[in-house]
Amino acid sequence: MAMRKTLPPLGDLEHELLTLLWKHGAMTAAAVRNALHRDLKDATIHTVLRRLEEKRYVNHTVDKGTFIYTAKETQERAAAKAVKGIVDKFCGGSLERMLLGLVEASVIEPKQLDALVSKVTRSLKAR
Amino acid sequence: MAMRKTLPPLGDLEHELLTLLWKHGAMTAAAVRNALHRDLKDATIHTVLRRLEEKRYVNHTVDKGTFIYTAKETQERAAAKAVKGIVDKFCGGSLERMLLGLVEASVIEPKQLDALVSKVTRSLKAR
DNA sequence: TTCTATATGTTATATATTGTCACATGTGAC
DNA sequence: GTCACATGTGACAATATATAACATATAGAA
Repeated sequence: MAMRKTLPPLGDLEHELLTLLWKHGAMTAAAVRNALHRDLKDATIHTVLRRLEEKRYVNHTVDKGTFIYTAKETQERAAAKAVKGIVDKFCGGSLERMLLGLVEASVIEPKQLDALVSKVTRSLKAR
Repeated sequence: MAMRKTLPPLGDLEHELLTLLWKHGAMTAAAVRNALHRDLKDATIHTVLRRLEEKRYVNHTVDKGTFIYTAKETQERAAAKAVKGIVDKFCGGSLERMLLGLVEASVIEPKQLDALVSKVTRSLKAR
């Protein structure tokens, strides 16, 4: 089964609301509005949530006429898909080249990378 | 010394021209036009190259009044910066979570990831 | 059932980005 | 100076995004 095609990019506000959903789990539109510092109109919240749903980042269920929104994927998986998009676009699909780039661009030290991967594989084995 | 802020996103045409520069190395605008299958006007090429320069993906030098464009960074480093942007945005800056996501989303198998990193660190040691 | 508070749907506006180019301007070689 | 070619600028349409006014649906109260 092939992986779904790359998720569309997000605007800043879209990303902000999605992050809230990741942090709090399922939320109503009202809860989203309250969780924001900024004072946005309900209509704005709804439009953005609807777009997030169109872009397939978010699902909703209905409870007594009120929508409850949920992020469809974990933040990590969404990140992974975004990274995959970059790797395909910039590195001809080669993860190796991307990792090399991470070290070359000093995003991470080789030693740290090594340690990180050990940790990741260990935590995966412990499933 | 802090890393420069994230590079701005690229449109499709912008990405196409930049990829040419990565593939061929330094090129004039005319060379870029010739390397394209599509038939774009000179003005289009120039506008896009200028925007790539504004976005700091590209540099130019002048030779007898003719601009010679060069990608400022390797493809791998540009990819790394883009990935870093994603990690900051989606994973709170944690590369670990991103790697975990790559495995969870089946972008790569744990075993492969391990092998990849060995390879990368080895090829880095051989500098 | 009717009313009302609240929720969602639709449509609109302003702004930014991108692809595209016509046209103006600069300049090296002769 | 003129020709051939290179670059600079401004414009336009298409799309994406943030934002919200206005319209409609509906769960419960009365």
